[in-house]
Amino acid sequence: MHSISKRSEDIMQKNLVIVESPAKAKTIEKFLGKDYKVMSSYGHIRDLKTKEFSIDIEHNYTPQYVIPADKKKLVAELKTEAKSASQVWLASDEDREGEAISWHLYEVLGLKPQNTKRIVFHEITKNAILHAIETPRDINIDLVNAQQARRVLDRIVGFELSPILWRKVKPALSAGRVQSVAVRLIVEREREINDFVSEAAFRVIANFILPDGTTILKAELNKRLKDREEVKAFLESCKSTSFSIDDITTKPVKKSPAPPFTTSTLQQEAARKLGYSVSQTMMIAQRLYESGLITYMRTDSVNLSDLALGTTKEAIFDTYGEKYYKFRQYHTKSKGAQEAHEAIRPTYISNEDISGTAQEKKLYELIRKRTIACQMADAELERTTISIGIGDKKEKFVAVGEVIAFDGFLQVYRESSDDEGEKEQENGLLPPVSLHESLVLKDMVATERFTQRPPRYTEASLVRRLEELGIGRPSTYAPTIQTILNREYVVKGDKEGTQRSYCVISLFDNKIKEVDKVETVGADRNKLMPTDIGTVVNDFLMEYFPSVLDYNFTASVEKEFDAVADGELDWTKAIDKFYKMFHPIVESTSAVRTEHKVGERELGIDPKSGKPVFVKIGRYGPVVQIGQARTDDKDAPKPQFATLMKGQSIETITLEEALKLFDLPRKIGEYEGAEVVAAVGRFGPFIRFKGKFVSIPKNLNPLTITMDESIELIEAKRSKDEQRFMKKFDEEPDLEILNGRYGPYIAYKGSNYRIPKSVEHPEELTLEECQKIIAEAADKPATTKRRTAKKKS
DNA sequence: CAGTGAGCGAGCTTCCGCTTGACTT
Repeated sequence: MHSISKRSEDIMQKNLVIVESPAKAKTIEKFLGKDYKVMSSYGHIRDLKTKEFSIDIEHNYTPQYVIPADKKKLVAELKTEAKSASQVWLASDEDREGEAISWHLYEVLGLKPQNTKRIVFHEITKNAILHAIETPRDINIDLVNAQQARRVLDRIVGFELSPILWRKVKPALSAGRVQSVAVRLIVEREREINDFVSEAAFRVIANFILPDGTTILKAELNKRLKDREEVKAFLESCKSTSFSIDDITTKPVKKSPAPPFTTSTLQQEAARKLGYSVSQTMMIAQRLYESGLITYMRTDSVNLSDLALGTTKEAIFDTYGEKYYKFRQYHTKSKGAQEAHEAIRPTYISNEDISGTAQEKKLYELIRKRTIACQMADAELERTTISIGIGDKKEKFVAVGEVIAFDGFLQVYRESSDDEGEKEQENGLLPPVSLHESLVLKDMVATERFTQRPPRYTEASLVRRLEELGIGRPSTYAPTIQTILNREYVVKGDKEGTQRSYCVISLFDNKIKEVDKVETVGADRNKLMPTDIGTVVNDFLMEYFPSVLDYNFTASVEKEFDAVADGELDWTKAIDKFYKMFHPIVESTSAVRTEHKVGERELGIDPKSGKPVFVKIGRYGPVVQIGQARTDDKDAPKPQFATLMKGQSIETITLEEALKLFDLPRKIGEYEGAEVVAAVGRFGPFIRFKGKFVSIPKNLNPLTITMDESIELIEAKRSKDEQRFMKKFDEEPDLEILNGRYGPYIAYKGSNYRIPKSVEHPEELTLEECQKIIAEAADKPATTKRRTAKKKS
């Protein structure tokens, strides 16, 4: 009996379904039952070679596809399963990438038209999948070709531009349709900030006493005053004038909830509300997805499935009542109709609490609240504006108050905004007043305020901008940021503010007082700022390849690809048109023999040697150079170099600052009979003493550090090093127990071994116990050695 | 890991979008 059912299973299992993601495969397999085996392709299974151009320009841009090494095993497995299946269902996503994945599978697995079907579904429910199986179609080669065009164009741009940068700027740099625009945004924003001139004006706020003698009404003048004279004249005139309520208006205001999350809005809100980086958010979301708690996290769709709409409605009815519910359908704005997925939402909205890390819980809660709120009623507010007349002057004081009449979705979720700086005034409830009532002035304060410079980008606000421009995809936002950071085009960091004085003029007790105060402005935390390399590369690309750096470049090639996808245009023709424009510029740019390097700037003449001083991007970053290298005189001395320090820029450094750098390495003095020298190296400023290196912290400068400060650093490093050694064995000098960044470990012959958590007192381990740990670790592949070796190569 | 760098030389670096591991000195 058992063997019969087993055999019937083998025979019945004749359907192979291939999807993109393994988590999806698991879910679908449950719906389809035993007749279907569901496997995952893990994204693309074939691509252009990674190290070669792989496009045959001469033969109509034929791409040369290969199966990457890490996909060989998977492809072999898929092939075996496909062979034994009588029907193969290609169920990758319904967008161009998904269609291309199906096509590659078809080609690579050697599938036959008669037993291959292409299906798509928009939500992972049993009904949707069964419906998909009933309505299969063929692979849409037009969509595939649109993807190939996109792939080939990106390869051409990336692999033709990058080598130019290696020659003209610095090795191992890169350029591309997406990353280069991301850098451009950041470089241009920094220039706007540098060029920004703030304008000052006085904001006047008054406190009035109502006729009851106690209640205070705070109001702001409806106009800003331009200078001290005007303020003083105004305050003076207020000494002997009357104030009365001129007008009271109340009007209803409605607020609507934000649409459900897409990748980019989730990244923005998680950054604002939870402080997560873009990649952190994606990693946490990935875990939630794999645990079956949320829908797919890489999406640009705001669509919700009928099932989700229904269960969300139920949840709102149950928890908040019917009047808090409002049916809303959101539509994805971006054309391209690549709605392969849903918005990001909980798989089961009734699931309020989840198990997981604190981070996972917080992100889940955020997603759940946003999903619920998006199906809730508008909030209804009442905005009251009280206008206060000043004698017979034209100006008025205005007080604005807001009262929530019905909270609606606000009960659950309120979207944050990026606006920093002056906090939005909390418009609370205003005291009751009546028209024409006269008021007594308590005090009046005019504060000098300045217009704000544009804000630097955060990771999340950069993603938002890229999405607005239609550049990049949900799956690439986080990696793109990583790339421009890795290339050192931009850094994520803090900027100290500058001190600015401002003036406060007040009227109190019929006396006018003027006070000057100081505030810190322009300080920034965790913002994206361009480096010299980023700026130089951007300026170079903007000069020679403005079309590729154009904010509309992606949008305009995307239009061509749309025509390909609609079957109206041959994809190779679209590429040919681009290539014939682009490649000649590549050729001519490569041929240009620039006398000096890109971005080089002459600062002046070195008074000591009489030689010219330059700043430029060297092989390892920004440097100052004294003297020309290329001279006819073979015996001429070589130029001298010095690395720029952190915070210095080749755009702004002065001749004096540049020459100062040649004071390094600098002998500070002697300590314990040995020289103490300060210098700057690959890893920043350091002190050298007795052959050892001690890093100089940020608050000190190698040019100015004193002997006392140096000794302090040396001693601090000494005691830290001593703590590092926990135990040594006389009989085995190669073996040491050390205390490292990640806790205690055993160092033995160049390799490190983790001490099991079960060991409570590592310093009490015996030599035998240590050797046992090493022997056990040796059974597993030695990771440490391999890692360091890899890094070096 | 640490004062690199103007050039005979060998070979390397690089794109964007799909998707998860296997790493955790």
